[in-house]
Amino acid sequence: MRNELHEALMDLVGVVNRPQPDQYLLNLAGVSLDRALFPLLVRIGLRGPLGVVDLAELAGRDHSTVSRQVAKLESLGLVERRAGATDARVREAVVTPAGQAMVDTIGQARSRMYAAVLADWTEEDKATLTRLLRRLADRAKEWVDAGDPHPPGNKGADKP
Amino acid sequence: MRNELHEALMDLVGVVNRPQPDQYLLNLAGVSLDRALFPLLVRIGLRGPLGVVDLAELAGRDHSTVSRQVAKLESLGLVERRAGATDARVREAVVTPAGQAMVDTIGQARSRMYAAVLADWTEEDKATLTRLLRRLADRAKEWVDAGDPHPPGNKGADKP
DNA sequence: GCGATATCCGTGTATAATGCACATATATCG
DNA sequence: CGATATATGTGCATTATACACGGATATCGC
Repeated sequence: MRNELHEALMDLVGVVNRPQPDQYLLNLAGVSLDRALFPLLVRIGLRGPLGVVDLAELAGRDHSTVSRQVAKLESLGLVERRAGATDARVREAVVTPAGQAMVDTIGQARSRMYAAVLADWTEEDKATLTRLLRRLADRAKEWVDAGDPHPPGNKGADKP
Repeated sequence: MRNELHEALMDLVGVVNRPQPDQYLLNLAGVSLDRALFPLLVRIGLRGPLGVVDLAELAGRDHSTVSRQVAKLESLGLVERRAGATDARVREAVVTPAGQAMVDTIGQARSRMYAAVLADWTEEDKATLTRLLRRLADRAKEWVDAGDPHPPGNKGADKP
């Protein structure tokens, strides 16, 4: 039943979206960081240099929102801005050493969290879940991107 | 590598959290509903009568926020409030026929969306993903609940 | 090379969402 | 009955978010 897949996914998203996991990781890592800035810092650290628009795309927020939040991260000394190598329009964001250290610390805390949650899983199940989840994420992203090709003047759907 | 699981999960959550899927479903279902109200209505329709606190727990929001949003849903005629059967403090929210119709319509639209995304999957892979995702969601929820025991009442276990 | 168009970014502005503190009503326990 | 806990709702301030606009740069067609 496809409904079961959806319900499981919604339950999981619901848990992941709660403030507790983030807060727990931040506490465990011993750092203090605004919860809204948290996913942006991690993504910048993980996906290398990123422009505001790309980052907004990954985070699912408006670029203006991301622009302000990246500015906050910069003022905290966690990321730096620099001109793009091939495109002077983009101001790439990269993590500073301090930011990288925080990303690493959070990553270690996260590993412990995953280890606790998946303690009684077989290696095979973990590998299978990883594979299928990766595929689902890719397919879902393709689907969303296909449904929202870049129509310059028309961004959302028309709904009379 | 556990990091791959985390990355896949974050990518998937990122896509699911975008406005496009919700908006697509609403358009496909031909209904207009505030994006913030959408998950609440669906959960009320799915999980039967729910009080504000329980609903807030499921949605991961403050109870005051949920209280206001449920009031909106009520003013739209999509849910009704009624006294709890065994506890007069709770004012359970249940979907009205109109609300149920909307939930059903959205459910059908969602089925079509999943069918499109999973078009080239084998039945076995879909079943496996459903099973593992369900298990992960349950484990993650247990973990979160354990980490946030109700301090006075002491419902869950202690999780330092 | 040059203009037209598109993209990237940041800011001004308004709106919505959210959380906290507090108040009220009900339940539960001793 | 009194004391404590829980469910709900509201006043209030803060924050997040989106939309609209302008400036800077890139790219394309000629």
